[in-house]
Amino acid sequence: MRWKLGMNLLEVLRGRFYQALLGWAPDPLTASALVKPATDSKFGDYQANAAMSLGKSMGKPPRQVAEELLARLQWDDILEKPEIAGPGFINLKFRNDYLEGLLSQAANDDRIGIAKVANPRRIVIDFSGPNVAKPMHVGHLRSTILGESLARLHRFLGHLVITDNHLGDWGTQFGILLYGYRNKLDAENLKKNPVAELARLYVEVRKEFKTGSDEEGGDKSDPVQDACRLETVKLHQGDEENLALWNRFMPFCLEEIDAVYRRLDVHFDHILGESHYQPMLATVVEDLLSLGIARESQGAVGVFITEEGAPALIRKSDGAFTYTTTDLATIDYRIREFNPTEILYVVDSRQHLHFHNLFETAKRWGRTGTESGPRLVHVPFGSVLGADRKPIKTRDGKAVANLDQLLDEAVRLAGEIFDANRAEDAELFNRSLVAETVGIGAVKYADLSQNRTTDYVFSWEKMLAMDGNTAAYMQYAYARCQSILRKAGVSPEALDTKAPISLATPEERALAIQILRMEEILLAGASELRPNIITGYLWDLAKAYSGFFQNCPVIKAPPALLPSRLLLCHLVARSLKLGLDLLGIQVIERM
RNA sequence: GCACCCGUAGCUCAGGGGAUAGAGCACCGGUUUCCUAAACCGGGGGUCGUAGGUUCAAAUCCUACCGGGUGCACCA
Repeated sequence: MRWKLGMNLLEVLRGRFYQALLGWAPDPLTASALVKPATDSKFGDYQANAAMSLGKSMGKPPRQVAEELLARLQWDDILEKPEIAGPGFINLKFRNDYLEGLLSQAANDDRIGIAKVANPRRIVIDFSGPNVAKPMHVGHLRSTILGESLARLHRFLGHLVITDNHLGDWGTQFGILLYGYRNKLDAENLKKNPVAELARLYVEVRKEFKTGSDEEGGDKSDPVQDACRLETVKLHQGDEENLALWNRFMPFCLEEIDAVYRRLDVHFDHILGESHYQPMLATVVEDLLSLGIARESQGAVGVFITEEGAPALIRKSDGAFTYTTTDLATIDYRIREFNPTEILYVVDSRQHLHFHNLFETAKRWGRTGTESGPRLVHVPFGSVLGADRKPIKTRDGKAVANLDQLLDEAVRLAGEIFDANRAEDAELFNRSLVAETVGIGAVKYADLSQNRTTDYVFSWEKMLAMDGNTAAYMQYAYARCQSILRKAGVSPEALDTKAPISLATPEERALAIQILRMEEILLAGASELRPNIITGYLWDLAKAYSGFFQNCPVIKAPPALLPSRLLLCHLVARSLKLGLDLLGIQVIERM
């Protein structure tokens, strides 16, 4: 083979420019990093922007720098003749035979030509973290979906990923359950359907709270809330009966959240909730006190991140520990147990300050910031808003956005769309499978296609649309690829992957570039921790496929082009499927 | 009061040093003897919150201000 393995077009070009710059220009690495995707396809595939800045540092006109640089660049085996444009842009366009060779390699590679990273890291990802005994709602959705996607992405790239669900299984919400058990229990129902009965108890008790929004904090003169708090305190103090109830209820609580995870196709390596760290908390506080990192103040113990600001409390004046204490113990435990290079916390951006304080304390504690300690990263995300631009959350004490109901609604709507569009030939399709896959996919994709850091407005209409950057559009593009292969009478196994690929039209060429960009995109998505980079890519890929679909007949292609076009369809299908899989979204063969 | 995030087309949002700033929706106009019309093509529409600064080059980086959101000891 003429070209070495290496499908990453961007890296190939940067490598070539690095060689050309070496020994000639200052800082070849920085300058070669100025090779970027073309801002407009009319300029070519990629562009090198180094000449402008080098012109300054080398004291020559940028266009002259560009010409001298091109004279040093080895290009003719992979590129058409590069062109200098404007103030000194170097426009780069790959040779078709080079792209065709790479596509052939991809077609015969079970990773579509995408390499594993050279230096795998050990990455703990902490996400989802719902409170047990309390119905999951949309607030948990983003963390769960984002975390799962980041885990899949890093794993695919070859990193060792350890996912850990830091359950809230020791907090006030359990006190609510204990109070409910003592005052509102339907014993018969508990026998028959414990999961549902516990869920019911939580909702029943919550109704009697005076405060509307959150169960914690707020009104101190609320008798029911006080009683629940008391149950929690008893549990924490080791009350035998409450502890026994905790042990008895936990499996049912876990079963309830597990049902949601099964439906969302979300998986964890570990589920180590707050309760797991209880035995370690006293030691953490003593340790920090004796090291002078924490000190007593107003009866509590806190770490003063700044002298003026509020401290991060690690023990309250009543002796109870806080979530900062638990999180510190968790960091310590994860370092000992998993020895990670980094720990990612996929948590609401509103907790930014908490993580800032937590990471700073861990650093003072000597757990990070040294050569061996892990990098601690808060991966923040914005809130999910309703049509009124206010966060969707419990209102009037009622959960308006229960997660399971939300998924049901998505599936129901996807089914309606199916019925509207498949009235005539519905029997050819598996309606319930299509509705479930499209509905769940829509919810996930809507979340992931948004830039993580911004709030986003939840909209059924937008997420289930067939036009635009949605899951359904990608799933549909996939189904159409598969449909063509079926109609051509070739099963994926029978496909001749060795057949030469030829890029006969501009549409095929544009599609080829998109297929071959995937590794570059996945690496960018991983390094920025942003799945929306992947959804943006899938949208570009699907649009390129659409252009191909319009202009390049496959089944009725000239015989010389048929095998090549079938392979392109197959490559697109595999790329879409892989991309969606890394987002935690499934495909269907017919929709 | 302090801190963090955000302000880009009518709406929802991409883009976060490089060429005339993009997409979807909405609006206007077109396309089907053709592999799923759940499709495609074209058009109008933007002082990128404001003002300075850095740079060969700023929506992008820095500073100030304006507007919005969020968080700031005993909830997690």
